[in-house]
Amino acid sequence: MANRSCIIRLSRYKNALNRLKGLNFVRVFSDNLADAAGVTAAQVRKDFSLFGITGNRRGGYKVEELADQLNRILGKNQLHEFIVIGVGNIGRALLHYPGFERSGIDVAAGFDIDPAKYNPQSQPPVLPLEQLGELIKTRDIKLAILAVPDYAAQQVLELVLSAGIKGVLNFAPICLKAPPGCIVNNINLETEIENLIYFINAAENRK
Amino acid sequence: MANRSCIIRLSRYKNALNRLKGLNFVRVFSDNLADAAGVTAAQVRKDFSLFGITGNRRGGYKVEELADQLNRILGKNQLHEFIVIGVGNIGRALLHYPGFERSGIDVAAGFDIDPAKYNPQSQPPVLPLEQLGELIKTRDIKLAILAVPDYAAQQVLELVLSAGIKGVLNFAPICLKAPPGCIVNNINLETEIENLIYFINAAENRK
DNA sequence: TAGATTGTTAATCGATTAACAATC
DNA sequence: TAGATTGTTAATCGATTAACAATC
Repeated sequence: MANRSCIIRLSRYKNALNRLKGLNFVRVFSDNLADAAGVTAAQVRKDFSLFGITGNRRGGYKVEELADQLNRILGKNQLHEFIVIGVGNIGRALLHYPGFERSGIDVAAGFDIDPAKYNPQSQPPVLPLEQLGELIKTRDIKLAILAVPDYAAQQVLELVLSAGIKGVLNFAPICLKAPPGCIVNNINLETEIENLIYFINAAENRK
Repeated sequence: MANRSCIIRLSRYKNALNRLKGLNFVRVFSDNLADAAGVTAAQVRKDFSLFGITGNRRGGYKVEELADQLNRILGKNQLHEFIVIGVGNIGRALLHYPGFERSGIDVAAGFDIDPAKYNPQSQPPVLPLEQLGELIKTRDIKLAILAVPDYAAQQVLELVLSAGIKGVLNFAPICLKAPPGCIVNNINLETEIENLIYFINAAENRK
C-alpha cells in the first residue's frame, strides 16, 4: 500500500515529467526521474511497480504515457473543487493563490463568521458559515482548507466533516486528528520554523 | 541523532505542555503527552532519552521543567528573526501572520523585485531585493521564507544562501535542494492537495 | 512496602537500497 | 548480437514498539 511519502514522490515525478514535456522529451529513464525528484532510481522503479506502471527494458518510459498514468493516479484528469474556511491572512492568500487554478484545483468559496468578510460577488465569493452545508451538497465538494484560529479549529473540523467533507488541509496551529474514513493533513507554520531553527543550531554546534 | 519527525514531535509535546501550564498542571506522564501528540508513550520516552531528558520514575515529569527543556532544545529561549522573499499572496499573508509573534518568531522585513510592492514605512517594511544582503548582515538573520514564482525560486535561493541565510522554508512549487550546511524545507500546496485527493479516492474505491 | 512509571534494551516493523536475472 | 535498463527479490537500514528491570 502506498503511503503519504510515496504519493508525494509521485507528485514530484509528475511535475518533473511536465517540465520534460515542455522540452519535447519523448523518453525518460528511472535515473533521470530520480535526479529530478531527489531520490534513487530503485525508489522510482519500486514506486511505479506499486501501481503497475511498466516501462520498456532498455528504452525507459514514454514521457507522455507516464505523465498520463501519474495524472490519473493523482486525480489530475478531473477538476477538484475545495473551500477555504477562515478568511484571515492565510485564508485570503489561499483564496487567490494562482497556483491552484494552473493545476486543475478550483476554489469554490471562502467562509467566515465575521460579516465584515462577506462578499458574495467576489471571485471566489466569501460566504457566511451557515451556507457551507448547502454549497458542499450542491457542488459535491470533498476538500476543505482550514485557516481559522486554534481555539476554533476542532469545532470547525467537526462542522465540515459532518457536512460531507472527506479531506482537510489544516493551517490552524493545533494538531487535528482525522476520524476513520477522512483524512486531515496538518501544516503548522510555527513548527516548520522551529524545525529550521533546531537544525541550524545543531549544525552550528557540531562545528 | 534526531531527525525531522522527532523534532516535529518535540514541538507538539511543547505545545501540549503550554496548554497544560495554562491549566495549572504540575506533573505529566508520558502517557498523557502521547495522547496529546498522537503517538505512543514509548515514543515519548524514547524521544526524551535522545536529549537526556529524565523524569521521575513513578512521578512522571514536572510540566514547568520539561517545558523549559523542550523550549531550550527548540531555541524558544531566544528571539528569532526571519525575512520573507516575494510579497505576493502567500508572502503578504506570512508578513502579517499573527501566530509568529506569539511564539517568539519575528518577521524583520519582506523583499520583492516589484517597486509597486515597496513600503519601507510599513511594519514589517517591504524593501527592494538589493537591500537584502545588508539587512541580513546587520541583523544577523539566518532564516528566510521563499514565496516567489517557481521560475525564480532556484535563483533566489542561491541569492539568500550566498547572503548568509542558513535555513529556508520554500513555498515555491518546485522542490529545492539544500547544499551542505544549509537546510531547505519545502511546502508545496498543490502537492498537499493532490495528496488529499489521492487518499480520498483510495478510500472510496476500497468501499 | 506495594504499585506505578520511567529508562533502556531487544524485537518488530516498514521503508529504502542493492543486486541481478529478464529482456528489449 | 552486445549492452543497457527494467522489474523484482533479497538485504539493509532505521525508526517504532514492546517489554521489563530499575526505582521512586
